[in-house]
Amino acid sequence: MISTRGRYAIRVMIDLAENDNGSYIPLKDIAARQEISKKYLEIILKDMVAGNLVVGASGKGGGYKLCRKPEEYTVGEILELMEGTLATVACLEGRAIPCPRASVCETLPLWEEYDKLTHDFFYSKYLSDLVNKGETK
Amino acid sequence: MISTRGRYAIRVMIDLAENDNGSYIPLKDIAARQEISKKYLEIILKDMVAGNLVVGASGKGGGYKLCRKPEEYTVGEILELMEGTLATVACLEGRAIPCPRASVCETLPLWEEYDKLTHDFFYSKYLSDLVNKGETK
DNA sequence: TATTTACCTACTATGTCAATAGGTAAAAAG
DNA sequence: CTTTTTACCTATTGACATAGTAGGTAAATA
Repeated sequence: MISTRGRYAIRVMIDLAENDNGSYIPLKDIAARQEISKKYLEIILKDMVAGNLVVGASGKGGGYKLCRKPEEYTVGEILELMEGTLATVACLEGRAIPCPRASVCETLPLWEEYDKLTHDFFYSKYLSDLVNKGETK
Repeated sequence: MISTRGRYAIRVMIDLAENDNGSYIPLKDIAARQEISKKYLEIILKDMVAGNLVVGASGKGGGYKLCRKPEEYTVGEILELMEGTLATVACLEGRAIPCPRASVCETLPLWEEYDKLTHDFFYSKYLSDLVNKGETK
């Protein structure tokens, strides 16, 4: 199940794309528009800066902005960064200790197929596909 | 992320299908073959009985058996029963309080699309598709 | 120098996951 | 009718993740 970290991150990215005017957008404004706790978004944006999804600037006139064009972000990379993994089962989370039953597991092919479906789905969606999609009521 | 409850349940179902000889199969045997804690599987099997996936019989000669043919179970219904929901985001988990932002949410269509993909995938897979798929090494 | 902003560390309440522990009831075999 | 085998039941636990909150520091502009 995709958590708030991933979901909020995508909403922030859309918000930054739609309100882009060349300068930085303060977190306060994003939090107000998105109706999300500013303090919580702070943590999320910190990780987004660290993951090179956005750039932040301190001080008056500071805030955040995208560092690429919306069509240059895939939803998959945003989710993968924020959720830590896009894997749908623990067996497929690239880990140090692989499952010893993998070679005899009759369910593994099922999870691999679903995992590929998930990966392909999110990596074929771009941030630009999501902007101005709401408000149609 | 699909938890052990759902994954183990499917493995149990496959095990019951492959070792079906008309009589009941004791949990002890399933646990041994699947290398899963018997005590933990007990909880899972209890829920599977309650959800009418299998039937249980107490006493000597007792155990569990399928109550339908393998081609009459979808993976989706097994997972949905065991995981509680197949929803991929909290927003789509059929709840009492719907999200007040749903009508303006620009990410909702994305989650709906992924949710449908997931639902269709798992409901198009049958238990019979999974039996005797391992051991190919 | 004051204000605005990001950035940083720490804490916390709640819940879920994956079990474990120890018992009771039921059914068949002896 | 007693023993054995099995499912079934209630309760508890440790570890971890989620979704935040609280309060401070550093940076940049006016």
